[in-house]
Amino acid sequence: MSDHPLQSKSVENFLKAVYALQEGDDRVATNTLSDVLNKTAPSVTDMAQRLESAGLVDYQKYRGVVLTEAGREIALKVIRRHRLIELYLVRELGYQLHEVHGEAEDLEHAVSDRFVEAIAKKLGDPVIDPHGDPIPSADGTLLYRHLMPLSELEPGRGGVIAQLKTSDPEMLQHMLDRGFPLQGRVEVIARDPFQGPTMALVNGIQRVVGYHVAECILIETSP
Amino acid sequence: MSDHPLQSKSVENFLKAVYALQEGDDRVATNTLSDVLNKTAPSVTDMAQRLESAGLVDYQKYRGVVLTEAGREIALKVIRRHRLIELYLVRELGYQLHEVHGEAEDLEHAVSDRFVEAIAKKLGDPVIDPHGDPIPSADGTLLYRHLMPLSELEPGRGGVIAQLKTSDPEMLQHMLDRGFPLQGRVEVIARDPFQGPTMALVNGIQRVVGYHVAECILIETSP
DNA sequence: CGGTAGTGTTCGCTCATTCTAACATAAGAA
DNA sequence: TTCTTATGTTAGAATGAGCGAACACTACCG
Repeated sequence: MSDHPLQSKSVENFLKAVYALQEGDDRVATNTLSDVLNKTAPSVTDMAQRLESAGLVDYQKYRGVVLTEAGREIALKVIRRHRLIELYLVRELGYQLHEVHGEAEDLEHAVSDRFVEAIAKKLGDPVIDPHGDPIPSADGTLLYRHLMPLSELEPGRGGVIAQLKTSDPEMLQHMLDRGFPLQGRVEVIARDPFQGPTMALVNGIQRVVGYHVAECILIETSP
Repeated sequence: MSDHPLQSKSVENFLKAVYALQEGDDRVATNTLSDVLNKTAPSVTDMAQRLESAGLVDYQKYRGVVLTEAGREIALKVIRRHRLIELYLVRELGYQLHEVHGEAEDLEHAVSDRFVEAIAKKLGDPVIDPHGDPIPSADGTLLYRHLMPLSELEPGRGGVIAQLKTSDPEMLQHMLDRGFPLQGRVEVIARDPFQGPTMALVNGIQRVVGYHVAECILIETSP
C-alpha cells in the first residue's frame, strides 16, 4: 500500500516542500528548494529530474517545478501524516508545542496508513493541528479559513489567533513567551512604522511583538 | 542524540539480528544472517566489515560475527524500542497482536529517545511486550524468566503461557486460533511421538497443536 | 592425506542521494 | 543591445546499500 516505487524520505520531503512553496500555479525555483531542504542546488536539480520522470513533478530546465496531480496527492498525504502526528504527540504524549515538529518530521516517513488512521480516529478526526495548520482529510481536502497576519491588521481590528506559522521551535517558543497563544483573542492597539513592533491586547493583557514574528501569527479576524 | 554516525535502518536491523542469533558467545555465521535479514551473502559480509571498522561487531573472515559492547548496547536499545512500540500499538491504538510486528519494524528506526520514554511512561514502564518477550530497560537490563517450550513439557506438567515466540503474523494468528493465548493456564495431556501434536488443557478447554508451533509456545512452568 | 561439497568472500556493478567544481543561461543594468 | 551578475545545470566523485558471478577456504569423507 505505502510501498510505491519512489517513496523515500527525500522524495517525500521534496514534494512536501514544493507543495508548501507553490502558491497557486507558481513554479518553484530549484534554488528556493535548495534553501528550504538544506541541500545543495545540484542535489535539487537532480531530484527534480528524477521526480519529473517518475511523473510526480513537472520540471522544466531553468524554470523550476510544479507538482503533478500524483505529486500533490503524495504531498498531501505526507502533510496529513505530519500534522496528525504533531497533534497526537501533544494530546496523547505530553509533548510541548515546540518539540513536535522535529519528531513528526521523522515519523511521517515511517508510519503506515493503518497507523495514521488509528491515531486520526483516536483524536476524533481533527481538522486543525496544534500549530493551527489545517490537516488534509484522507481524501485530500483542506479546511479553508481566511487568515490575516497580525502584522497586517489595522489598529482597532482584532480576532482570534488561529495559526502560528513557523516550524522553528525557537520562534514558536518566543511567540508563547510573548503571550500569543493559539486561540487567544487579540486586538491590535498600535503598530510602529518601518516594520516596527505591534502592540496588542491578548486575552485582555497588553503585549508587544516584533514585525517578523507578527507576520507569522495568523488571525481569524472578527468585524 | 540519536544521530550516531552509523545508525541506519540496515545497521540497526543487522545488530538486532546478530543479538537474536547469538546465544552466549557463539559467533554468528554470515550466511545465517543472510537468511534472517533477507539479504544476499555478499551484502552481509560487506555490512559485517563496515560494522567491524565502526567497532560495533567483531568480525573475523570465515568465522562470523559477535557484537561488541557498543553493538550490544545499540541492539538492546532497538529491541527496547521495538517491544515498547508493539505494546503501545496494542494497548493504545487497538492493533491486533499479529499486526504489530511489521509496523514496529519500521517505527523502531524512526522514533526518538524522547518518544520511546514518553510511551514507556504512559504504559507504566512495562517489562513484557505483547508477545511475552521481555522489554530491555533503558539501561539494558532484561527480565529473566526460565521458560520451556510447550513441545518439551512432559504430559502431566503445566504452567502459564508466557511467550509466543514468533514474528510470523500467520503463526501467531494460528496459535490464537488454536486456543493458546498469552497468560493462559496450560497442562499437557499427551504428545504423539515423532514430533507429533501436543494435546493440552488451556484454561480448562482441550486443545491440540502441532510440534513446530508448540516449540514456539513458551511456558512458565509450575511444579 | 587429498579432494569435494558447502560455506564465505571478493569483484565489479547498479541505484539513490548527496557533494564540489566547473559551466551555462536569464535578466536586468548600462 | 551587450555585459555582468544571478541563478541553474552538468560533470564527476563519494557513500551506503544492494546484487550476481566468480573465486577461496574449511571441513569432513574416504
